[in-house]
Amino acid sequence: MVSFNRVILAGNLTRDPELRFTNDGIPVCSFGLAVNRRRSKSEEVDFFDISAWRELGETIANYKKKGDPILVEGRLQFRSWEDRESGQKRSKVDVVADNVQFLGGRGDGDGSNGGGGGGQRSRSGAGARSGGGGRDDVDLNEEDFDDIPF
Amino acid sequence: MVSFNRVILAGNLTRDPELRFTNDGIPVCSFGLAVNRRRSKSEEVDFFDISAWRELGETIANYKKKGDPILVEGRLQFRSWEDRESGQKRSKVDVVADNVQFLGGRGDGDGSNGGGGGGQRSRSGAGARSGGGGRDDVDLNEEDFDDIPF
Amino acid sequence: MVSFNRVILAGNLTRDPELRFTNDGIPVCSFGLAVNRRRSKSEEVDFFDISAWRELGETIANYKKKGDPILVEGRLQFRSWEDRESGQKRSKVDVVADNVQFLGGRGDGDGSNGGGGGGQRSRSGAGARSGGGGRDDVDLNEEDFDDIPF
Amino acid sequence: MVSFNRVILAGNLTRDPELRFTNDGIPVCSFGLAVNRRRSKSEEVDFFDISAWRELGETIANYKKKGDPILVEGRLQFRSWEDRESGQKRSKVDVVADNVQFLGGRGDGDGSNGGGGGGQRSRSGAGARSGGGGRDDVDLNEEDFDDIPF
DNA sequence: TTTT
DNA sequence: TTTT
Repeated sequence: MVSFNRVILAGNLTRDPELRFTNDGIPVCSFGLAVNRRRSKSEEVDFFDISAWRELGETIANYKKKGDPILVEGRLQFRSWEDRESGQKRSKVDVVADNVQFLGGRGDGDGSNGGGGGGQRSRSGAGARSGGGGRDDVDLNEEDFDDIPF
Repeated sequence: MVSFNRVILAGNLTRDPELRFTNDGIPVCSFGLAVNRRRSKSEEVDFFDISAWRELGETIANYKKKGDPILVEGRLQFRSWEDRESGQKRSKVDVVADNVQFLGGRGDGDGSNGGGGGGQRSRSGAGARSGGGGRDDVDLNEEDFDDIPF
Repeated sequence: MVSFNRVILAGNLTRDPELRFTNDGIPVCSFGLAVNRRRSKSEEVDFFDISAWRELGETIANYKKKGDPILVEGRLQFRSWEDRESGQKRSKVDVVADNVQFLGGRGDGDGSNGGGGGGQRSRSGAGARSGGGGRDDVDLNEEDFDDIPF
Repeated sequence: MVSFNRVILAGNLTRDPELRFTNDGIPVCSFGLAVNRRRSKSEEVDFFDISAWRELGETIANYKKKGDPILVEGRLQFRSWEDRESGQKRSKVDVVADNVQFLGGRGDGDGSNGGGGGGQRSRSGAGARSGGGGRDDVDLNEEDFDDIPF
């Protein structure tokens, strides 16, 4: 069975990142990303929902805010559910980040991202480094947490 | 303004590709793509809607059918509208292909993809090669055709 | 500091994969990949050297052979050294795989890849799942093994 | 025949871009790109040679200089030749850009990239737009110009 | 629900 | 050193 799923986006946060935790205490960060189209005529922006887990999510929540430019590498995720009110089937495509690059931004020197400027965190990196007894080395997939509020 | 938007997916067609034409006669092909997750526990497949324009779309419509494996390179597209019945705002994320690779498939030799097997078409390639007077050298963007039925 | 490095290639193995081990027993698999150009006029093929570590490398070595089609996701790696004979500076760009998709191939049913056909292994996945006491959970980077023979 | 070839890199120019022209007057821009490794221990930077053709190349040559951050999307290219002195076979892997994003940089306000900051040019875009009689609508591939000095 |  |  052939399967491959890779997305790379760069744009600006449409809102401050929001950090939540699953029942098991796994951090998950959500934010919106606006990606401007080049050479577009009518609609000019694409809006996406991004989520980032664990250390990667925490780093984004700690350092990024509405308007900041960011590069996101991840995979497309499809989810479907039944609408409570109408009973209709609904679905949604969003992005699960597994690597992120903080882009330089406007050099507004507000201190929160001071000194070096950029920064980068990769989810797999986070996992790879956990040799201790933290929650990171539990063998979990995002799919275990479909009950989280999104 | 930083902006980047690139998606690469490989999976199988969930339905036969459908070829339609805009009012101006531009061909646009639509199909569904199922991408299996690796190492998933609960949900196991992601489903996406793909569209491909002009020559690229025609080639897919001519050679591919439900179940066929394909590699799609393109960009994520966001669209929003107001639901007629409920008046609610709705939105959707799908993929506009600009390059496609026909994957070898199951070697079932049904003739529709016989002889060579593979094949590949790129939308930009199609555009670049058009030196004649066909509709391909009109300077149009997909955005001009938001009125098409999808 | 902005940095991003992502490569995705699909083509055919130019030779049987070769599996070696570092002094510390880390497996590393090397193979050549031929990627045909589309719409080319003169030169028609690009040739690349790929390496894959640990479980991912072992899987490739176990299941793939010269001629097999494969999809490789990884990063570009630059290496430089001084040529022993001429004393000149030399360098090389190759690819370190961190995810691989076995493509269906020619359905020649030779048994070595029988039954299911495809298959997929990701290095990060391999690392993430290792909760035991194997060598996989040592915190190592490929950079530690620059002394390996390549 | 399965074939796919996509590279996405972000880093900084290692030298001012150099603009040359083929005998037929096609502009080609060359520059070096330094991409820092994350989490590396020994070697810390990967260096690549990039080339960009036509309008895309001209834009880079006009707006970018040594040190500037840039995002490059393109394809890997393999070239081989015989070394004149030693008679040995040599080869090289570099990147042909077909899309570029100017990253914000350090906001050093030197005027050459003033006002807006960013900018983006795509080679396929350039080709697609050429409806006139310029050299852009000649049907040429980079492969025609292997004689250029690189 | 939308960023520069 | 080169694959289909």
